[in-house]
Amino acid sequence: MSTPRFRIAPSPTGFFHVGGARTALYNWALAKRLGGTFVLRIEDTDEARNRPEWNQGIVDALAWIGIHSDDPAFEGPYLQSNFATEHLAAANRLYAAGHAYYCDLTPEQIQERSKANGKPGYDGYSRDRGVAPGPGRAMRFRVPSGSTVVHDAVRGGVTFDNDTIEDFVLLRGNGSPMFMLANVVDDITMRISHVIRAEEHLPNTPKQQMLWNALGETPPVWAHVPVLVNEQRKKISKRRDKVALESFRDEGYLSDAMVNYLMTLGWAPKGDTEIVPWATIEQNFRLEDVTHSPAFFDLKKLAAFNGEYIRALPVDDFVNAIEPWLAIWREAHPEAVWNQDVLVAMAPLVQTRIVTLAEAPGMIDFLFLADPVMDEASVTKVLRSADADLVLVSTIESFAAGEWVAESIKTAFERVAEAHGLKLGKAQAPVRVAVTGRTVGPPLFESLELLGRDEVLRRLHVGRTLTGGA
RNA sequence: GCCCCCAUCGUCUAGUGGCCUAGGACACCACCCUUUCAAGGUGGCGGCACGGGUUCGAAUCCCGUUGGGGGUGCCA
Repeated sequence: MSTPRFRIAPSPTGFFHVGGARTALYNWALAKRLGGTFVLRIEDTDEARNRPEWNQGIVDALAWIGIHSDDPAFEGPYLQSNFATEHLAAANRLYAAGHAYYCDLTPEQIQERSKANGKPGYDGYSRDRGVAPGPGRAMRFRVPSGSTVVHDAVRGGVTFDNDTIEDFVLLRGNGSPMFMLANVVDDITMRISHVIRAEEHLPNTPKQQMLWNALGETPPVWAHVPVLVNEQRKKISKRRDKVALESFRDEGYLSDAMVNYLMTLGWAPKGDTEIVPWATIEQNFRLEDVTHSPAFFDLKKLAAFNGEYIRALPVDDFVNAIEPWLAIWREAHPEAVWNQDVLVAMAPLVQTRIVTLAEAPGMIDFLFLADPVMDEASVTKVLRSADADLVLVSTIESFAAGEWVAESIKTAFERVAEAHGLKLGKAQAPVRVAVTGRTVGPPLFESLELLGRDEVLRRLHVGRTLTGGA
């Protein structure tokens, strides 16, 4: 028995759909575990919608989720447009063998006939009219009578009555091949043994299986995995949902988190935890275990996975991981004075506080800016009061001398809080807002230490001007 | 309309006739911890769509109902 060959067949549309990513991962997991091959075939035959520069985007997107084109198991990318000769040859063989025929009806005429006889679709009008090939004439497949049973690895046997399947188009009037034909011919040409794809293709499968048979080939193992849906339980689509894999990458989702989450949509690892490394997934993923019903693509759960993965990162890795977003921030703030040591010191404190890497700059920007960005709501809430001013005054006094390390600063401030009859949590609010610009953020005293006594004092003075007290 | 698929907490799922008083995770709520916010800990809320069978026994098998979804292109 030869080694199994899997494939994904995306079309270049400018972005990589998360549903496609999950399908790719399913194929990849199996190809790797079974010692098989993963073929990437880009279906670029819809000339109107395809742009060649998008091909690289597909390769990059796959690489991001761990499917690298330099892996020995990876084959391709192939471009469907390069196989036009095969498509035509197969069509002609089908025609010569009597499995296909030409039809000279225009789409409008077909519609009229359909309306007239009350049945939707093409009625097989030209089946036995002996229409010769010619411009404007489409080649249609002669669907045999009987029924077609599709053996699906996740769903079992699915039976289709051939009477419900119309004689579908193989070649357009302009001679170009349709998806149904090209897809099958390419799978045959590439010796694909397993077709694992989204459930939306299930209705196409009997047609494709008939083509495999008519072409004298044994159909592959089919597997149709459930679609991904949104909150309204509709298939997620570019129009209404966030589906571009690239956008998640750019927002600071970790590849490992994304991959892990995607794999749990329609499948679950053994045991009580869903957070598992790829190696475990690769070892255990099986088509027979894939769920049969659509899965909600839950951004909240994805975020939870991402937070989980971010926290699991060694600090050094975390610092490296957020660097791209920090770089973007620095670019946008050329006036900021960057200090890598300060960042490294803060890193563990921000690591437990962000869910996407893109949030990192917003956590620590006050440490590098000449003045913190004052959040109006925070200022109004805690700074605009006489009490706040009193706390600030005492704090300035208290911070004027003494050892400048987080612990000592905290001890000093605790005395200030006590003097005002306030709990630490409440007392620190005005100080936090004056120094960081916000009511929430990383631990205060550590931040103060890093900022330095002089700068803290300066900001506290500035803060007083906002209380109305100074 | 027609064809096909599907049906366990709000969500993702475990469950393959007795181990189910249905397990975990996300979300939500409460409490603890606490320098804000997180993180972490503990606990809680919450489900086998419905109706018939089959069986000593059904979330698990069968039928029906209802409800969802997908497909119905000279798109892919």
